Amino acid sequence: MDVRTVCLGMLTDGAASGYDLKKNFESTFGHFFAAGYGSIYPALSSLCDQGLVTCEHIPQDGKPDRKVYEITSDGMAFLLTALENPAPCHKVRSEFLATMCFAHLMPSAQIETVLDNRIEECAHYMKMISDIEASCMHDWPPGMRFVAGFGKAMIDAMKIYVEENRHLFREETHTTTATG
Amino acid sequence: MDVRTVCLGMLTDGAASGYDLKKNFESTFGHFFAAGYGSIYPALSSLCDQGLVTCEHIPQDGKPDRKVYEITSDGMAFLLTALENPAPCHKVRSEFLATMCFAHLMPSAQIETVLDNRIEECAHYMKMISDIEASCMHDWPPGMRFVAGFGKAMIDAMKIYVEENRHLFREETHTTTATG
DNA sequence: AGCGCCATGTAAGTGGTTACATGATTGT
DNA sequence: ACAATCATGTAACCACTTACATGGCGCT
Repeated sequence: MDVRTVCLGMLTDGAASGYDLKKNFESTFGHFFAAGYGSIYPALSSLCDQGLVTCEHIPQDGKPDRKVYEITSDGMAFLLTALENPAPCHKVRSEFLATMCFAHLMPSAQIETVLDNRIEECAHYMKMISDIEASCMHDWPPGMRFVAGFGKAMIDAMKIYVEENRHLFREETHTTTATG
Repeated sequence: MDVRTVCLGMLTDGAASGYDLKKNFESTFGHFFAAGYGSIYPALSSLCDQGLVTCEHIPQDGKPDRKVYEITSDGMAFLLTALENPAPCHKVRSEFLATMCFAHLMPSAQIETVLDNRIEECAHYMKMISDIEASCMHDWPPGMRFVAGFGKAMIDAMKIYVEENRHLFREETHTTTATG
């Protein structure tokens, strides 16, 4: 599933412009599926070329035409097929964990900073999801509620793990070396 | 931080071939930093060109020369600089969550399958990390232990969340609609 | 006077994936 | 016999990122 398919999915919730979808990507989808204008606009053009969406040009003064996209029945069929993947992936790419693997090469102040910043980012995402949840929860389908809760659960687990295990990087003194 | 830097980091643990590093990527680093031969071999060549690693050609019969790479002091300096990033990212790209966002468009049997497969993959990763942990824990620096524990904590949180919230996709009957 | 929001897009670059190409040895 | 392990690499491709290009409106 690529940005195109996710855009298509978002359009099932109603017609929208690329700009609108970007806000969606920043808020609701931000923590698990990032996308910038550089992928959204070309995605919408390509969907339009293939007849999976239609595009209405709404003139505005002083601004470029607002282009409002709407999903077609072909688009809906395409989306439904894409959703048939029985084992969609969930990938993590973590420079944070890669860095921590080599923590023994770093000064401890540096390690502490990295850990502090990670906790801070957890707080940031947590607030983000809670805000969105508070404002949209009522009109969300169960899937969206599941996804928001998922995000919160994972961020919470991350924060707690980091807080409870950062001590591993301090006293390397008198560990009983225990293997198990 | 890219594959090159991670390869360089792995070489601080001792000289190794591209093939050796791949096994490392599959096991220990697999759940948060994937890489295939197509990125590892070019990465090692480029590191060699820049003098960040040296390469020893060890002839073998019936097989291509085994090329064993070793980190240089320049390489070490480069790595240390790369590790100075105070806020290394931790990115998630989840087709799973994207799919769940549109669950209301899917037949419920399909949703169940996706959820079952996710739980299965959790079990797979959990086993993988536990196995590696069991065999290497003793000679691991604290960072590696932190990372393995992190992986387990996250996978556990994921599995529990999915199990405890999949009911959201069943009875849509008589929810009291409560917002908060 | 300056920032942020609205609103669109392109072009070049990056970084990684997938498929291909080769081939002996060892285990079942 | 057949599969897996060992062992290397390239070339084409893909998807996304970053930087650039444009510009009025409304708020402070």
